[in-house]
Amino acid sequence: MPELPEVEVVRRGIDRWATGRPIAGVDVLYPRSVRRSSGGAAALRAVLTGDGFRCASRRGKYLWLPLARSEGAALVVHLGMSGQVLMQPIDADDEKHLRVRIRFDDDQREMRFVDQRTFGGMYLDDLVDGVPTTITHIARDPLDPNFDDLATARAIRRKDTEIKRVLLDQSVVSGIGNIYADEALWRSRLHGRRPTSRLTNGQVTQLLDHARDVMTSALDQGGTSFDSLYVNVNGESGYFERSLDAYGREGEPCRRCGAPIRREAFMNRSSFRCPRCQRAPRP
DNA sequence: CCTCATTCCTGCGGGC
DNA sequence: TGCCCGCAGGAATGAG
Repeated sequence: MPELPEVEVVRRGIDRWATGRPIAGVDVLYPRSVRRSSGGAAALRAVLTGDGFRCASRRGKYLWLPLARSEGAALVVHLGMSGQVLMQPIDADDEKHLRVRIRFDDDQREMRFVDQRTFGGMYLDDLVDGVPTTITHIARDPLDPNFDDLATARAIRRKDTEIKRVLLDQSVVSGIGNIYADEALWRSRLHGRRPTSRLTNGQVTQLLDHARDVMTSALDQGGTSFDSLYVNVNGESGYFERSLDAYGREGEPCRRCGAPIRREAFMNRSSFRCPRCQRAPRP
């Protein structure tokens, strides 16, 4: 699943292959994928055609491509559960789940938005202070140079809920999904159901540090397997097979203490934790 | 204001 | 062999 590291890999790929190229046209093959764009496919096509992208930005799991000629406007891209942005040769067969195609004036690769489960999408938005209006409620992510560890830790402790819920709340700290939340909690030896209000600032800042570390490692590995020809956001990179300590390891030994990793239902999804290193809070 | 369950969507794999 | 069902989950939405 695309979380922050996967989205950042995509951002870099787009930056390298799509920035500065005049747009020849846009084909929306599946309107649902542009449902958040006002005016729909027609308006999207009208605005993008003849324009071009400036350097791509990212906050958490969102990325956006400011337009070169439409001052203050940007194309926002969210990958959802299964979205990919591919830079493909123009004569390559269409992918089964190709949703949007952006063609350029040259005959180099075109940009394709591919999304099986259609939770993702792309849409036009206005920038306010460089940030799309629809994502102003999204907090900075731990890889943002302006991310404030202490302020975020305090915001987390003010919440009246469990720690894993807050890690997944993009308005408090962004970029973390189910996988990296479990990884950060494992590294911190914290159970996801621990009440935030009973954690110390030290525990929470350390947890944020671990979230940053695990996402940085994932990004490094995603970066090495990422080869220049296309941007891939499939969570099944080498990173996922080798380096996860908790997520998806049900029944396998904890790499710290050997106890079998346990899987539990949480928030309509699965959580993975070590039953010995990450003790459940008293009820 | 705050928290939390529900909803969207489709391919895959297990069970029968 | 094939059908059904549960599961995967990011985030908008509305209920309470």
